[in-house]
Amino acid sequence: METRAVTARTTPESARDIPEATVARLPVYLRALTTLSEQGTATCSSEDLAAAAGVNSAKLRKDLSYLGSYGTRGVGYDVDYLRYQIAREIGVTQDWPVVIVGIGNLGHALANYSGFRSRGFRVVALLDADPKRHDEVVAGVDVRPFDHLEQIVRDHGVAIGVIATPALAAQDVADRMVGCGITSILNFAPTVLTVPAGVDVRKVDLSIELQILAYHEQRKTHAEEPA
Amino acid sequence: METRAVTARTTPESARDIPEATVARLPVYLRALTTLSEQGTATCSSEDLAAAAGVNSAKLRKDLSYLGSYGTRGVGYDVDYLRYQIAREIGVTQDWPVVIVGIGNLGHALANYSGFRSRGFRVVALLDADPKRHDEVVAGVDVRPFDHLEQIVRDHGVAIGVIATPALAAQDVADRMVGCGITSILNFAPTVLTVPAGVDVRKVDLSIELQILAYHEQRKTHAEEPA
DNA sequence: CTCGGTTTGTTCTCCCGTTCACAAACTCCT
DNA sequence: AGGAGTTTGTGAACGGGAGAACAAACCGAG
Repeated sequence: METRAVTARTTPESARDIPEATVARLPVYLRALTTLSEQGTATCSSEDLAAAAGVNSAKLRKDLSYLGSYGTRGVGYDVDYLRYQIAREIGVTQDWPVVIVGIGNLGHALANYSGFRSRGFRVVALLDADPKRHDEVVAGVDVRPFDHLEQIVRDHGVAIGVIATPALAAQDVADRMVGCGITSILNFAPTVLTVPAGVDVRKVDLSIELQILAYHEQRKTHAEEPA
Repeated sequence: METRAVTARTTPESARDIPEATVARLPVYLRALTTLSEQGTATCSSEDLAAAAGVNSAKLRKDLSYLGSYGTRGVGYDVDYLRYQIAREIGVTQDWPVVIVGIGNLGHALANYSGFRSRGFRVVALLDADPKRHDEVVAGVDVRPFDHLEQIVRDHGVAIGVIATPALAAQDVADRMVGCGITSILNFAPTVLTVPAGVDVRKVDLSIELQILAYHEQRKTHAEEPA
């Protein structure tokens, strides 16, 4: 990460100062715009888009202002134009080759997930350590031995890896991924990964989400009793 | 010690005022403590536990302080004792019946996910609108028609529902869930759900996580060029 | 061309969360 | 028993994000 706060930012159209919270919402806006576009909507106000994305309209406008001035006062936003601008900013206008390691139930689901392909993410390989899986074909891609990782990453220029293995294997897989040049990892294994600086890790934990719901649920039902 | 509960939210006096960010981390601590316990560790310092959970030790101590004073100065925390306290606070010491709607690839993965059962979440029913799936048995539970939702929720006292359907069906499913008394929903469908106040919705979106990684990845490779 | 209505982009303020730093409290060793 | 060394719990500073509010900018009617 660039820690030096360079004040001479003479790049007007590429304001590289987007807060992390905004980055996390841009894909939501992108999806809402796609839905609007498919419904035939040509332009929309920040109020409309905010409603479709499930956020506050002031927050939406501030988020978009980090990208530039893509709206028209008194009118709103051109749906397709804004959609392209957000897609370009996120980077989903280019092609992102992805490898998925661990073809269990979750790996199957990920390999078949259409939401990846439609946003520029192309699954170039499915890897699994278990030889019994190596004759399977999932979502049109055949499962290959985990040892092929280095060659596949080199051949396809893979920068993003997805870990869908059991928890015990995850750190080893991450180490191998980092070792052959992968710099972004999406981790579905329920474990904390240790990676060197410069490598991004995002974690999706299915049971944690349920536990958060359980906490609030417990307080709801408990609130009625006087203890 | 006594947190000044000046801001009287909708929670009565017995419920403590745990920040949302802390609640989201408690399951992580819980898992780290379970791992430590399985490794035979009896006590640990906040530094140890923070390392295992991947957070700052000061943050960890502050988080735990919201629950109470469960550590011993100069010594650390008793692993099993702290683990129980956190589990009780989250609510995973009790049994949570759960229904899963939508038995596609993701629904299969969720039904088979061992991380649910081991934390008190019991899948009491798998529902799907497609009659062709109704003779399947997934993870020891047979798939039933979606119309059975009301009866199942009533019979088992279900409070938590999981939506793993396509985006188009998600809002209808959510409405039906809310209608029969479910007050917590975990949504895997890529759409924004509208629910009445008092119902909690948490969203897990697989492609959004990848897009966030892509954004940062794009900036990494772009940073080398002087533009 | 001008004026009223509309909507964006931005500023300002408040609040939540993170982090630092340190006193309080406990153990162990002599 | 007392002091040295550790570690927790917490007050306080700090940074970032959320939301309200408003000026600037645009369109269309007359």
